[in-house]
Amino acid sequence: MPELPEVETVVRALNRKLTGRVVRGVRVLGKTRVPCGTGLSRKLCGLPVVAVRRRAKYIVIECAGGLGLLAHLGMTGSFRIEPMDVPRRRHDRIAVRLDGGDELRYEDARRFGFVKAVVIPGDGSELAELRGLGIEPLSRAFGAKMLQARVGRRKTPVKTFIMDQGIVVGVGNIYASEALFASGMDPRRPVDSVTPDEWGRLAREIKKVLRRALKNGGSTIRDYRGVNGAEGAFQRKLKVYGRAGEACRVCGTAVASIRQAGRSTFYCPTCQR
DNA sequence: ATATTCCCCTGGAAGC
DNA sequence: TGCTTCCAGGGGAATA
Repeated sequence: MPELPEVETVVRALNRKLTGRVVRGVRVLGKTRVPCGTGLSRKLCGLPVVAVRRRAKYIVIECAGGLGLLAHLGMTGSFRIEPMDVPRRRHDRIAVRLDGGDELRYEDARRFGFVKAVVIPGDGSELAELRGLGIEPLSRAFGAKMLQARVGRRKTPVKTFIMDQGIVVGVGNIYASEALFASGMDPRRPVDSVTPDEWGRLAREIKKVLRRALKNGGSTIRDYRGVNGAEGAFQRKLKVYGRAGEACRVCGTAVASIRQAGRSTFYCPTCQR
């Protein structure tokens, strides 16, 4: 899916465009993996959006009164805000009518994502749906110490480990490969062989690549779109992801592609050890 | 407990 | 051209 930089880009745009707007109705247009919850979504009528925020790769649209919408973009999800008279698209799944005649439209061809009405706990605690998620990689607390502490008895390859949303959130297939390349670390390395120094470098490079991608509006490889169709620009700066067989930008060795836990991993066999 | 595989679904690209 | 096969950035459940 869209990973942290892409989701954060969407969240910032939604926060800018939706805060203060009043929800006039939620319409379910097509089936989604997670049901929208029509009973609860009806209660959103008349409530203004207070803020839009991100946790991991989830989007929380908070309305007044402790209600809101929880969304995940899955692989192909995207949002548009359009006047009602602009025709909807084939794969629009949810439409949120807004004051002023606009509609927030959630489009998702592959239906791996969802938009769901939720109750937001008043005591500041996490949504039930978001419990068990790992640490935010751009937070101060993310670093070598906590990564190493989470290794336990695991021997899993380091690439799989940093994509585990229970350990650290927001790192998906693209940025896992990119961060490992920047760290000079072989993605197949078992986590119990990684030294404290190496964890430190990896944590720094994860932060760095996510920040740079965010600054560039994320990566549009295939399906990702920002709000109202904007494309990211970071795909042009990727060092290894999607470059199998092409020359490493540092040493010229052909970029290798392997499969780990059912997903493709890209790395430079010379630069990464 | 840990690690991999499968599966949800659709569309686009590549292969024949 | 047209049909088939493969592949895709997520995540959760099922399986060894």
